[in-house]
Amino acid sequence: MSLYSRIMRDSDRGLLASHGISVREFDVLITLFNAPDHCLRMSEPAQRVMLSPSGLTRLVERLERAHMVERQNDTTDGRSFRAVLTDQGLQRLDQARTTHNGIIRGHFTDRLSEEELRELAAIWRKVLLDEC
Amino acid sequence: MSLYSRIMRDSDRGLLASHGISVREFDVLITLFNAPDHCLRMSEPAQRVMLSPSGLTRLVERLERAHMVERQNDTTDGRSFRAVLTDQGLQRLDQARTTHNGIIRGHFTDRLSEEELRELAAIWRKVLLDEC
DNA sequence: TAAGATTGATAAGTCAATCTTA
DNA sequence: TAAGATTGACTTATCAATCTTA
Repeated sequence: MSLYSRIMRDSDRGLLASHGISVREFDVLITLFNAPDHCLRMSEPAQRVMLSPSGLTRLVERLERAHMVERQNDTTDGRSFRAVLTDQGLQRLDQARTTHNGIIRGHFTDRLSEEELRELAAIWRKVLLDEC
Repeated sequence: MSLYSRIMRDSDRGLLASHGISVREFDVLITLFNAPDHCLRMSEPAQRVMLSPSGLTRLVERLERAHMVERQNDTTDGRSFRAVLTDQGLQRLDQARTTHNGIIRGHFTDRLSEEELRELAAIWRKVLLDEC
């Protein structure tokens, strides 16, 4: 708990200081980036990011005000919306990724051997995939 | 980030549902439990728990209202207070630990081999200790 | 009626400013 | 003056209730 709290806090502070993006906003942007067409239904990233539906609504509102995301109607379901990463959002994300990669490198990559990194990756994958 | 978020969310919900304690409150209680005499200066657990000074003040206020912690004057420094785990706090913590252990077991212990658990422990220890 | 998403009320955290003692 | 701790203003999350469409 200490280790992960520290990494999340450092990521949050680093991203806020350099790019004005919280680590949760970063996580949603990354999730959009990895989605087909950089686009997801509102309810989908909530699962991955561990945010309640209302929490996601408000986070996307902020990203929309900051012109990083747009909300579009879902043509196949009138109840639903899609969040789409804008060009500006993509640029901000690219910059933020550099900062975030540096922080992760400082905590893990620089401190562990290649062997340990492989072990850690395998363990994370196993725990994560088992649960999905 | 996904894995960590999920474990913290599950711990938080599990502890709140069964014991009315958030995972951060649990973390502070554990920190007090591990301290000599179950007692720490206000500023000390903030470091470990990744909480701002004001955040810790408010969290300890809640624990005090719930009779799990008491605030005592520090005899050696008039500016400072000590948070002490009460008997009731110790009991609640003991119960909560059972719940928390179950959650951690569900995520890690049950899913990984003994070999993997040893590797993970070694990696965590290495990353944590390097940073202190 | 149920599902996707949002809104209002509330909880809990942060930063900046403040109070008290060293 | 600095350090330990707290308070006020604000941000961001949650839950429960609500609105709209399936």
